[in-house]
Amino acid sequence: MAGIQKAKSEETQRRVLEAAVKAVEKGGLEALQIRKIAADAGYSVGSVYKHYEDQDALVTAVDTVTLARIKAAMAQAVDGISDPLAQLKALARAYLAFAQQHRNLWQTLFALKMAEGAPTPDIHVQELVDLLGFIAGPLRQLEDGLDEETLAARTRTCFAALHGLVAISLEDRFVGLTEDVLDREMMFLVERLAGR
Amino acid sequence: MAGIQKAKSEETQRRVLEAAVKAVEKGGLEALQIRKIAADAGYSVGSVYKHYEDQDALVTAVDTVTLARIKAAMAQAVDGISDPLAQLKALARAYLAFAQQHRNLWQTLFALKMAEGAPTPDIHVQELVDLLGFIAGPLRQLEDGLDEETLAARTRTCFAALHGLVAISLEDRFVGLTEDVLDREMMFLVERLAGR
DNA sequence: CCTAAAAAATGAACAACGTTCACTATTTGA
DNA sequence: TCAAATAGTGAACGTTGTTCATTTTTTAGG
Repeated sequence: MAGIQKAKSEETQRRVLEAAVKAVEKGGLEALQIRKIAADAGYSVGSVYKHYEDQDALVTAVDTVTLARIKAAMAQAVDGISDPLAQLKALARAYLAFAQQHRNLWQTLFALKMAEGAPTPDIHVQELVDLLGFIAGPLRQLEDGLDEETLAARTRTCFAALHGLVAISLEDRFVGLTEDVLDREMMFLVERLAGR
Repeated sequence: MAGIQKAKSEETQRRVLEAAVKAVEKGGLEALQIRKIAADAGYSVGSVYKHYEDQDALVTAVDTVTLARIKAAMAQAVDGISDPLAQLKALARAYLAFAQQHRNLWQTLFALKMAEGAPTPDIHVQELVDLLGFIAGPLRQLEDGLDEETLAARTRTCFAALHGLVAISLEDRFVGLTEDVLDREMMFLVERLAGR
């Protein structure tokens, strides 16, 4: 046998990340404590630092998992739908549903706790580009004649508007809306943005 | 003399809050450290706890200041403007400008670090209602025939969409837009939401 | 198989943080 | 003048993230 070290290393990294994701899912960003995660994963604190430089690196890893899950949810949402407006509506509903069902993961992703000078990891940038791609597709069909640069900005605007609606909906500070009313407002937003 | 205690108490509370606001302005939420604030204000740590129950209470107090400043900026933005669409555009520009110029205060306000079960302070709720009022006014003129309940939901939707645009704009993760393009996108959003 | 180097894993120790509380200093009202 | 009430202090505690000397396990060559 000659791969035990690699196997051990990978398993440790995987189990630590698993414990971190579960911790965030259950208790939010505050629950991502090195000691607790090390214990849950079955290792000592030192082992965690062998695979993740610091706490922020672990948060980033959890965020990567979250982004992948959102991407999967988006892909599933548009699957089998051809009408562009219907695609946008499905994407909006899927985004809201993910945020509601994985509230802690979603909030941690947008918690912005990263150190000021820390650059966004390439994998995150790529995932975000992919996410925007889901929106850019139907938007290109709806608003033809738009140059690519404007389309990119418009795509970002649409995502941002939807993101804001979801973010405010998850806050307790604002008056809560019925699920029906929220869905109606979200559809209104999508239709207006789509120019319909 | 018979009011020294009250004066001292008020001055301490005021100076601690001042130090807290300045700390957040300079270094964000992470900079709101009790020891540092106590030292900056010229008191001991114990005195801080005489006026603010814990760190969260201080954050809440800072957020209250932030909300008041946003409210003032909004009021100034619509001052002298009668056209409803122009009012909405001015409000949007003012909201973005505030977030850009007081980035740390704004991000702290929406950091959502509050304890799960902690209720939103009444003063915050009132300020948020006032903020939404700025939007509800012109919206009522633009979309007449809307019942009050729908108008309230619509107002929240418009604010949320704008809020999302501003939030995404302040993130480094997303591709940055030129100030020109960003303003164009924001105006596009407002016009579409206003039904124009 | 044996053994020395490399890698994985440990957990005590450190620094920094929020928070508490016994204590001192000041102010109040009579 | 003095005792109660209030303002203010800072050492001490528990809990964090992080480091690193040490031990345990794995690898590869003779």
